[in-house]
Amino acid sequence: MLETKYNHLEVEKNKYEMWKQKGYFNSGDLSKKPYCIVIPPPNVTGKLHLGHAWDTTLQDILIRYKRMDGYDALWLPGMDHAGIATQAKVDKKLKEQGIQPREMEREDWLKVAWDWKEEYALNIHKQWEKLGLSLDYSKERFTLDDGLSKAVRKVFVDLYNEGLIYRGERIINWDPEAMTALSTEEVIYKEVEGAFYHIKYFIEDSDTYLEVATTRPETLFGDTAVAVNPSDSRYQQFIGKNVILPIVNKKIPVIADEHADPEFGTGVVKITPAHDPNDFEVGNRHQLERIIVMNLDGTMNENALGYQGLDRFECRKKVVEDLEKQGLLIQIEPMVHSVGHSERTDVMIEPYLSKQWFVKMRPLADRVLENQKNDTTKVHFVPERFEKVMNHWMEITYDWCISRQLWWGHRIPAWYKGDQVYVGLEAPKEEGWVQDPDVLDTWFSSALWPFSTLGFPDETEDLKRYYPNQCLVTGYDIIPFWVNRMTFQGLHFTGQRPFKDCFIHGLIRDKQGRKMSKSLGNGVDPMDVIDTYGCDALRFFLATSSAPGMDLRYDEEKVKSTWNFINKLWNASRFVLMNLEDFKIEDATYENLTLSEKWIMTKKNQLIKTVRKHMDQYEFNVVGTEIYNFVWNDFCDWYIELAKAHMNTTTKTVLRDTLETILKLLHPFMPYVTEEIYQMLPGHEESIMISAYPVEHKEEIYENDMKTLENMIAFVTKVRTYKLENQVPKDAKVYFDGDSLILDMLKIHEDQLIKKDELVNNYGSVKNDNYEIYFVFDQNQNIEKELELLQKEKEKLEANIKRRTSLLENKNYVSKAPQNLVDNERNTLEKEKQELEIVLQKYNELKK
RNA sequence: GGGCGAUUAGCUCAGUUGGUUAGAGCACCUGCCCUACAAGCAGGGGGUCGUAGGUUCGAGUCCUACAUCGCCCACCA
Repeated sequence: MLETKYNHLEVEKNKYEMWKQKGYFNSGDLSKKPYCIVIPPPNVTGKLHLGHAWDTTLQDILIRYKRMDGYDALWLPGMDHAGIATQAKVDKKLKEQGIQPREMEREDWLKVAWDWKEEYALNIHKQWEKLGLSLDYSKERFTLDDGLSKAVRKVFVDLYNEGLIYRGERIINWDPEAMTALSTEEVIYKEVEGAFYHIKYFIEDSDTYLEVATTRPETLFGDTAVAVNPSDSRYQQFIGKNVILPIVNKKIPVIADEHADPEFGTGVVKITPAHDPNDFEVGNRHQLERIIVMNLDGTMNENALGYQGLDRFECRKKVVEDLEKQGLLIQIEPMVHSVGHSERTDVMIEPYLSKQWFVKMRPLADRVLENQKNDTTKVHFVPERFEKVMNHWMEITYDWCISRQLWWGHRIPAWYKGDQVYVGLEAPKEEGWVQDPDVLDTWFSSALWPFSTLGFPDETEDLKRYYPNQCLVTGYDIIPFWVNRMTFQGLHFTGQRPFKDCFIHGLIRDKQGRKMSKSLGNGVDPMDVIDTYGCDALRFFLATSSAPGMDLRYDEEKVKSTWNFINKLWNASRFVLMNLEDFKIEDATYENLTLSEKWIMTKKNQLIKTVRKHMDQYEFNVVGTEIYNFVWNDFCDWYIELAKAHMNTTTKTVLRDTLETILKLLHPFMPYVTEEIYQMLPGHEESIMISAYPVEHKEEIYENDMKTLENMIAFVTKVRTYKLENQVPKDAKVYFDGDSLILDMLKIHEDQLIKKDELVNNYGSVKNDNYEIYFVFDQNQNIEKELELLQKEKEKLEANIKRRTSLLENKNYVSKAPQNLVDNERNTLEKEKQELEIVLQKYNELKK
């Protein structure tokens, strides 16, 4: 016997181990159609947050659904080495132990990092387990394992040989804290309160000067020209002359270049080719020298003369002070401008001239754009609008800087010997070759995830069977970093889209709508939620509380109300199981189905149909609402109540069937409680996890009977309202000659019933177009109130009749609207007229 | 500057291709411990769907403009 209250702690105990041991999570039944999702690999740096819980729940729902529905479902788990993030954390830990990480031998450092990885991988496994995720652990991968490393090298070498990877000196985004190059995607622009420093650059041998406005005076040591627009009449006479670079006191030319915008600032730009991407281009056009003025850690180098060794921001202050002293500073104009920050370390990015490896994006991106034009080859985004996000990125993307000055990652398969470069899968045999010390951007390996995890570059059975993946589930914030790159790499290396569908969800926010973050301290640990409300409640809440692609506010009250729903299900099950104690599955019979049984069976089959439809469209919020309403309103509020008055073997069969269907439909959302109850159901199979997903049975649909019962329900509700409003005593005598089912619904006992001729005075009645019921009670004190209520109802009906009449008099409406709609309106109008008759009649009676 | 999303009940959100009187949870009001469930049951109140136009027999839904909030991308010497 079930406890009276749902206890998630008891219910969720031990089931995961059982499922796992029985091998239910494993894929590979070749007799079935394949369905594959690869998990977005979490970083090995930390623990999973609510966003992960949401993301993985959605995937588990899909996988469990498809598995039950007869597919060979593979959900492939794995983790990401997360280059910068992990290295930063490992370094931090070492520093706390008083060890300078960069002074270690690379090999020794890597050992520490691998230990870290093992520890955190263990944590993540525990969390996956606690979330109830049906991952096929036999296929688990890690981005740095041998197979994936092989895939990475193969891809690098092939792209290099095709001319799509090259090494070059460019302005890249440098993170002085992590001391590595970054890609443009890893730079976050933030509004910063800075200033425009107006500086005098004197013309050589003259006492006139050009007023240069810059936000970055500390870079003036790298200035190799000053540019004005060729069309700018103010400065025509200075083009070709030299100016004296302040502090440095050397001559640099005044050049004419379109880059200088006459409308912006003073129209005079200092050109620092080694520290600004635009200036770099200007420098190329004018063959200017490139002078790097900073060290890799953001301090000034020897080119900054006396400022060498100062931090870049210190140097700025000092330079400004000195300019002021020398009378070269005209003004400091405060301004807000956006400045790039490192996504990881949050420090200001330094545009920096550096030799790095790049992926040539244009040809790869063009192929994606072409591919997206064809419905059978494209990635289908859900919701569709996110396709535009990817396509736009493909249109404007430029070359991807993939080398990182880190230790944690895939070492670049390039070797150098003097000026020679060798790129290959293995190191060259000869002596004297030195491998590039850098590693690849983490996303370079993530981009291969949908196929590298399945065995690529080898033509494995798994790759043939599970690629392209059916679906990828991730947040919209990851589209540029990951989805886009998987798409072009997948297309380039396999000739196919990496996944058929890409189901996008939003971000988790706190109750005030703020993004959850460590700095705000508003993060919620999913494991705490699970402890308090259970995994099932959390999962159902996450999956059903927002529309696809929308953000989700975490609201503990909603999780609580989900718990209540599960408790409701629990108690409904308790009722069913109590009544099934003497029931064996062999007894199941559908003989003499009552109206209510036909009704619930019809409702159930309609539910199956809509649930399947919305599951297939990833509309889990709709699925949730549908099941919730069916369970609570149809099954619990009506069918179970009706079953109480009429419990026979047929009823028990229907109760069992209906509960079984509910459990199965809910299983993908709440795996634990559904398994718990399922195991107690007569005729249950080995596990609900591997039982068949419900199928609609058209022969169980009884349209007319359903309508009849719904009519009764409407009548019963009307009667209940009447009784409450008119304070009809519970034991009032009743005259009714309609269906006894209605008396059951109203919980009216036989001994309350009287004959029609026993109705004398002081009785009230409720009537609709099908039924009328009479209550004998002293209603004198209520006459005023009743009259008032009748008056209200009368007004309401009259308004409706008026509206509907004029609608039906509208010839345009009658001729253009669909026929069934018009018929419906006519029928309703008729009904309303009858209702009004009844109301008027009663009103007049009472008035006497 | 370009793009996207949001604006619906006190709060948090649904609302599929336009189609009866716009829904849910929580909160609120009334009455109930009825042997599945008081974390429950039976009823009920509450919204001119951001604003202004337009298309249509019919608009929360489609079109145009605007407002407010949020996000993405680009630029910012």
